[in-house]
This record gives sequence, C-alpha cells and structure tokens, in this order.
Amino acid sequence: MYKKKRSITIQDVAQTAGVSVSTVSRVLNGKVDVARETQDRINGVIKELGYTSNLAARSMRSQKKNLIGLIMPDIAYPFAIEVMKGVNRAIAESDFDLLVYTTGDVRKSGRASAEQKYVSLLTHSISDGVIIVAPVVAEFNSDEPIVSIDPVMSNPSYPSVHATNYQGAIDAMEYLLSLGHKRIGYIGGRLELESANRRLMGYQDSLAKADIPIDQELIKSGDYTTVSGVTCAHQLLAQPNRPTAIFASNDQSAMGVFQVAEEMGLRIPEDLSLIGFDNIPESKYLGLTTVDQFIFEMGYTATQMLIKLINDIPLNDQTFRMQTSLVIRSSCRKIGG
Amino acid sequence: MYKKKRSITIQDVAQTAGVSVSTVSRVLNGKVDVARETQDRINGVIKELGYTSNLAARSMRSQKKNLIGLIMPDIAYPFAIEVMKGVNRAIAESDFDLLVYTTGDVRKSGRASAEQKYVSLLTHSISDGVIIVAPVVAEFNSDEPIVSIDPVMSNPSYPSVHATNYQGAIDAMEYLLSLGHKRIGYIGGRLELESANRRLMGYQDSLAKADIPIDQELIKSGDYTTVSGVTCAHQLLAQPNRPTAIFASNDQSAMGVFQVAEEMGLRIPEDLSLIGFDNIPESKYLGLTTVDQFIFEMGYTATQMLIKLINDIPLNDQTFRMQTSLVIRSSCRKIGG
DNA sequence: ATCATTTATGCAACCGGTTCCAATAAATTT
DNA sequence: AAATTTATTGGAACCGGTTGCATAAATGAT
Repeated sequence: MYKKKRSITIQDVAQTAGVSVSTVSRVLNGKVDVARETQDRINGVIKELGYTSNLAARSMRSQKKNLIGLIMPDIAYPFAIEVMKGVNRAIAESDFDLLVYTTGDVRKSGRASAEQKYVSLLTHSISDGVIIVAPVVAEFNSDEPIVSIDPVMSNPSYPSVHATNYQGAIDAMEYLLSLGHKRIGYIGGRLELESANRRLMGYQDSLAKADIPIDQELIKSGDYTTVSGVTCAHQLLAQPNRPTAIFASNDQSAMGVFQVAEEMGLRIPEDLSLIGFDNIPESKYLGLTTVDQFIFEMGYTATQMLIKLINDIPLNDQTFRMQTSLVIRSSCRKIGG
Repeated sequence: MYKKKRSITIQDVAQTAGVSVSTVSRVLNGKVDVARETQDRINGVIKELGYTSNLAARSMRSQKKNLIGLIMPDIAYPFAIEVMKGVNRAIAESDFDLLVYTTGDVRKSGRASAEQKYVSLLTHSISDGVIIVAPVVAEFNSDEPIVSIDPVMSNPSYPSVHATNYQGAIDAMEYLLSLGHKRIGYIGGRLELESANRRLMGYQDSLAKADIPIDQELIKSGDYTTVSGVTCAHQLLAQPNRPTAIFASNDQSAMGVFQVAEEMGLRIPEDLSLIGFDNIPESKYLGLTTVDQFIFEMGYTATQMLIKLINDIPLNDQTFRMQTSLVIRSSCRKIGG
C-alpha cells in the first residue's frame, strides 16, 4: 500500500515550474544567481506540491549536512539518557540537529564488528560527525570527525571525554575508610570498559594504601546493571563475615543492593553503608551517596568538541577528563556509629 | 583535515578483487548467483579494506532499510524519555534499528512547517517508517508509514496511539472529590495538544457532575513544564481562599507544585492534596498520586503498529487508546482528615 | 553598431550504490 | 558434435540530488 506512492522529487518541481533541475537545486540551496521572478515561481511550485528534498540523495553529493550522529547500543538506561540530555542541550544551542542511532540492545549487535558498521552508517552518509558512547574498538576508519565518551582505552586514537574514574574511586573509598569501614565489598562493572578497570584499581589501591589486605571474596564482578547488582549483593551479603560497606561501581548496581538489603531486612545505612558511582537522577531520591561523574556535562562537552572538529577548529586537548566529585547523602554511616 | 580522506567505496572493493561493481553488490546483498570462490575473495577484500556500505547511496535505490525513525522536538523531558524506552524495547525485539531525530528544542523549529520537513527527511530517504510524537499537523504527505503518539486531534488521518485522557482526568477528579475536596485547583497543559484539552474537559465535567461551580480563578494554564508548574502553583496558592487540592495536568508540573509548597511551608498531603498525570519515574520517589498513562507502553505499541504497517499487515484499529489507571500514593488526603 | 561583460539558465557528469539485461563460458541434452 | 540450458559475470541505466562548465540573453562600454 505504501510502496507504490512515489514521492515528489526535484524533477517534478522542475517540470511543473518549467525550468531545469539545476535551477531548482540552486534556489533550494539559496544560490544567488537565479532571477527573483524564477525563484518565486519555483518556491510557489515547491509549496504547492509539498516538495521536500531527499536527505539521502542530497548528502551523497554535498558537504554540510548539519546533522550530528550519536551512537549508543541501548538508549534505555540512565547513563545513556543523561548523555543524551547533555548532547541534546548542546544541539539545541547549535545549528545542528541530532540523529541518535541505536539497535536497542547491546546483544543484538556483536559489538566491535557492528560498531564500525554503525559509525560508517552515519558517518560517510548522513551526518557531519559522530559521538560514540562506550566504544570498544581502538580505531575507526572514518572520513568524519568522531568523539567518544567513555572509550575502551585511556588514550584511544580518537578524541574522547571520560571521567576521572580512578580518582573518583579513590575518593569514594577514602570516604568509606574515614568512616572506619575495613571490610568493604566491591561490585564491579563491565571489564571490557576502561571505566570499570580504573574504578576497580582505585578500590584496590585505596585498600593497599590503608594496609588492608585484599579479600577476593569481597570483589564481585557485575556488568553495571541493576540485575547484576542484585546478584552480587546476594553473594556479598550471604557471607558469614559480611562486609560493613559496599562500593558499587555504578549507581545502577547500587540500586540492586538497595533491593537485596530490603529483602534481607538490612537497613541502609544503619546495618550497611553503600556508595555508588555516576550520580544518576534516581540516586537523589534514594539518598545514595555516590561519585558524581557529571554525565550530562560529558555529553555536552563531547558535543561541543565534535562541533569544533567539524568546523576545523583545533581541540585544546584530545581527551577531556571530567573531574568527578563525591556527593554525600545518607547511605553511609560511621562504623558502629 | 577530515574532508580529504575519501572513504572506501564499493568501487575500491571491486577493483581490488578484480571483479565488477555489480558482483560486489550481489555478494553484499546475499544474492545466490555468485560463485563460492568469488564470494570468498570479495568478502576477503571487504574485510581487508574495512569497507562498509554507504547508507545514503544504498537507501536511494533499495526498498528495505530496516530502520525506523522516531521524531521528537526535544528528547530531554521525562515523557519523551519514557516513549523512547518503549520504542527501544520494541526495536530490540525486532529486526529494525532505530534513528531518533531531534532538533533539541521545540523552539528551534517553527513546529508545523518544520515537522513536515523532518518527516520527509527520515521518511523517503532513510527509514522504512516513522513514529512522531505530539505532532501538530493534520496530514503528512509521505510515501511511508507513520504512526503518531499523542497527536493534535483525536482522529488524525494517520494511525495514532494516545491515552484515555478524558477518563483519566475524571478518575483523578472523582478521587479528589471522594476525599471531600471542593476547591480544586487545575494546572493545564499545552492547549494545542489534544491531551491537554481532554484533561481540562475531564476536570470541568467532573466538577459539573458534582454540582460544584467552576471557578476560573482555580484554572491556570501551563505548558507541561515544571517551570510553568511553579508559576501556576504560586498563582493558585497565593489566593486568600486557596484550594485544598491541586490537579496538575501532568507530573512535571506537579513537581513544580511540590517545590512551591515546600517554599511556602505547606505540607503535602497534610495541608494540600496533589494529584498528577503521566506517572513518570520520578513520581514514584516523590510519592505522587497520579494517573498512569503507560507512556512506555504507548511507545512500545506505536512501534509494533508501525512495524505491522511496514510489513503490510492491516491494523486492527487506526487509533489505539491506552487505558489509563489511577495510582494512589501519598500525596492526597481526606479533607480535614 | 560592435564587442566585452554580466546574469540567468541548461546540460551533463558525478555521488555510491542496486538491478535489469545481455554476454560469455561451462555443463547438459539430444 | 551441435543445440540448449545453466551458472557467472559485466555493462549500463537509474535513484534524486549537486555542481562545474557552456551557452544564451541582456546589459554596458567604446
């Protein structure tokens, strides 16, 4: 039913207006060398026929598309949403429009291989540049600017913005330590991501510095989801000598801990201190003490960097390190206090 | 710096593999009539060169793009985000990928005129179909399927899904009325949207049915934002004979009421009952009693409808009415109770 | 009145693919 | 061995635009 209806092309406009296709193209692109009179006639026809240009065809020849692409495997989790909001803000302030590309599910696409596909999908077709969230490949062969958020490695070949994950973890741990905690459980994130590694390192180094031996039983590896938070929390809290505090490597997994604690009748912070990482909006309501990594700002900054690249303005820094900051709420308490 | 690098095209592949462009195209599209041996060689070259096809060029000729477009003027408010999540879910379950298009700000685009532009932008270029959120125009000239969410009119020319806004408002009001409230303030939404009108109607009709005269002083018109909620709440609560309850036509404006109440030292629900509409995630944390309109499900359903249209499966109903449901939390109380 | 410019427009190539059709070679049939 | 069929492959038109170049008409200069 839909396939038959052919849409109105520039040819139709040209024919109706009695001019050549090139002339129509010129008025569409605001070129000056077309007679006023002709312009008006063509514009009239365009309106009358309801013509709109075909993006695909256009972007195949012309340079500027005024479109920025944002690639994320999944857009339904808080981190992604915050990034989007930041990008959205920067977009709103610019001439560019935004195209968010997603497959809806990480698993739907075999990561690495798919990633390159998506990049070029948007890249040399449709947009002027691309922001990619949590990419896992080291290098893209793309003819367009790319900025990444939270990349695999600390120093990828493309510009990137990421939080000071290591320092953030140190801050979280020193806070817990300062409250007198000695048995601190850790719920890790997706280890293929640099952020997860850095946070884990921060956890371990803090312990070492405080002369507390590392107990492997206290380190559980999750994948940044609430579900994995639940699993890990169970493992952690079922132990006979259970930890007095848990450092969840992101807020989503911390939410899992909240759930398990409630199930088990453990009060937070009375019976268990909990600290997260990210500071997603929900954390405010839950009173979760966490490390703010300013996700919104990361999205905003990445977009600004990308726009600079598109306009051939050199970047001050290839990688922007977003300073994290501990936000203390009510999920931690002095031990025995 | 970026402009020079030409990306790898099908021509390059063909040349390197020593075959014609058409042959490469065939193996790319999995056509059977190519010799095994040739296929392997070409696939090798493709991998070696890191070739990926140009979406724009491809979609210009071929039918199926396996891409769905979602158009929203702004993606940074809760309603939009919930819709996206729903769409995301349906996408994840399907063969399709998703392209979300936004200008980042309603004001950046002159609505109506721009709207058509965006639709055709995605429509006859790149995607197989489009979902458009809160469109204001009555008809689109598009050669592709369209489904709208929360359209201007109750019966637009295109398929749509929207909540039972009128009934939802009635439910909210009857609840308030049943608690003994007689002076009920109303904070309206964007009146160009059908949803805002229907809810207002529900408010008025409920009052009429309960034989309570309508006081224009109690009806303030906002625009669905928290900011406007604040403004309206001020106007409502500054009155000498202030309302004992407020019905905010969406949760975001209800959040504005929370703020103002706190400022004025009014406790909710002790001093003021408050009810919202939408049931956005934040409402749970705020304990806001509200009318759930299942935004996630609307996005999910719209996507399923669209996929049906794309596959030429007829729809049971042109317009899907999502049943609303009152969710009672802790922001309302019996008057004098 | 003639020649040089300028202005307005059309022609045709091109962007990177897809697809129909024809051509060639190999395999089968008679 | 000739005729027919089948399996591969290349050629070329086409999708809907943009753009450099050529041409024609109009204007200005001499």
